[in-house]
Amino acid sequence: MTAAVRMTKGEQTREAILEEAAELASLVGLGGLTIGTLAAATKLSKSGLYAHFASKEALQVDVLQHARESFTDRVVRVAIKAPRGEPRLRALFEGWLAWQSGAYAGGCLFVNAASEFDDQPGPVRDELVRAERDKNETVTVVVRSAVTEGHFRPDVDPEQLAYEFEGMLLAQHHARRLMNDPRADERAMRAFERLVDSCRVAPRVAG
Amino acid sequence: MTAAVRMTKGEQTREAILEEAAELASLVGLGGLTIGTLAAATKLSKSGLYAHFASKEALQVDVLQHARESFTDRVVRVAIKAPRGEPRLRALFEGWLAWQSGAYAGGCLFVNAASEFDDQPGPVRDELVRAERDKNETVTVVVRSAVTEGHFRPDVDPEQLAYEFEGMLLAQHHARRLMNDPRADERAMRAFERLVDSCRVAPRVAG
DNA sequence: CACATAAAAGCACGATCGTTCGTATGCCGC
DNA sequence: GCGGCATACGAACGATCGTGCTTTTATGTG
Repeated sequence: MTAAVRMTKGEQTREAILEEAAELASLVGLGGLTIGTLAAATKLSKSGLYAHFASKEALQVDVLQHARESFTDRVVRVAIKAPRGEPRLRALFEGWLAWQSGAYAGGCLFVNAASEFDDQPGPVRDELVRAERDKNETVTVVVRSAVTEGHFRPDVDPEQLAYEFEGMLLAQHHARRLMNDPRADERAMRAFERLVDSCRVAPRVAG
Repeated sequence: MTAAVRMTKGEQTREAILEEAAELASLVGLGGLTIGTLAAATKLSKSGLYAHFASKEALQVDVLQHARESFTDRVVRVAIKAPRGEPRLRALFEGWLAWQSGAYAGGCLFVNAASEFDDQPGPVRDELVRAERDKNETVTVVVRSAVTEGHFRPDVDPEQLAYEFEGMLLAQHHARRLMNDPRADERAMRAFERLVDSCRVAPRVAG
């Protein structure tokens, strides 16, 4: 709902291009994205499409930013409505899982792009790192609030938890997309429950 | 040490090509691999190199098989020397971490290829699925033996554990390669210890 | 050493890549 | 409705893509 009500024609098509580009990139990767196929998918001429961007690299960065806004709108802004602490962390996890499965046909754009560009320095990689750092920061903050709310033990390491949180998301993406595991979501939820359980106050015998 | 002692010249160069191709593919992805750059890297002509393979797709499959053998030699065959059960699982995890960090300059080839080809049906994807299923099977078997050895509780779900095992490896790869997190390995080990700990016999108060 | 065969190179092909430029078409305020 | 400007198109560029040929160069055996 952050979309401007009034949009010039160019902005409209630009937005449509980015949406289609994100969809396509989720399938063939950000690097596998080509102007030609994207032009065909949007029913534009190569040059007509290209005029909206400074270069292919700039297009790739714009696609990432577009997807990032979409993620913030559809996952973070929704999860934040849940009560602080553990419920919010759970909402974030579930929303995230749903987004990875449903937002784009080819799975999470960031997961795909991450392994593609982790060895290719440049603005694309930089934007990717920025986005990931931002997402990681969000998780860390929510975990921290779960500690201050008294849901989690005070000795819980928020950054370590955010790390494992990311791992569970990656595992679900992997199991679902490559292995076609129908129980990927169920497995992810069980992993999440186990993780949360081990963070709750006094769940174990004192050492 | 499974390498044949006697190798014809063609087999030697073929092997050298595959080794270089794996290295290159870990950097730019299996899809980003091109005959031209690979020929330059191996100091061969495009056609001279190409003669060793039926097609680019066949080359990609061969690269995956080559990397898979390397993985089996350097990780599985080493871990299997550790005592059955938990020690072997630990050896597998540590060896796997080391392999992901050190085997190829661009990180684990399979991780990179997985997200690239999970939406592109064909022999490459098939080989990838085969390799992943094989690795997953290995972990499952080791976990199961940890149960029968009495290290883990009998109600531990080996497949669920293998799933989370994979997640921790993916998280380490992500943290190390994209985020340049110097504590990636430490984090991975902590996650592993927590996971193993939650599987040991009677670690918790009875419900 | 000569000869058969294996291995690598040279060259060329059609296609597609990212990118540029000049031109035509659409939209919108006057 | 006309003029001006934003938007899209067509054609073309040099480069590189994967992939075939034919020819040259190494290799190893008798």
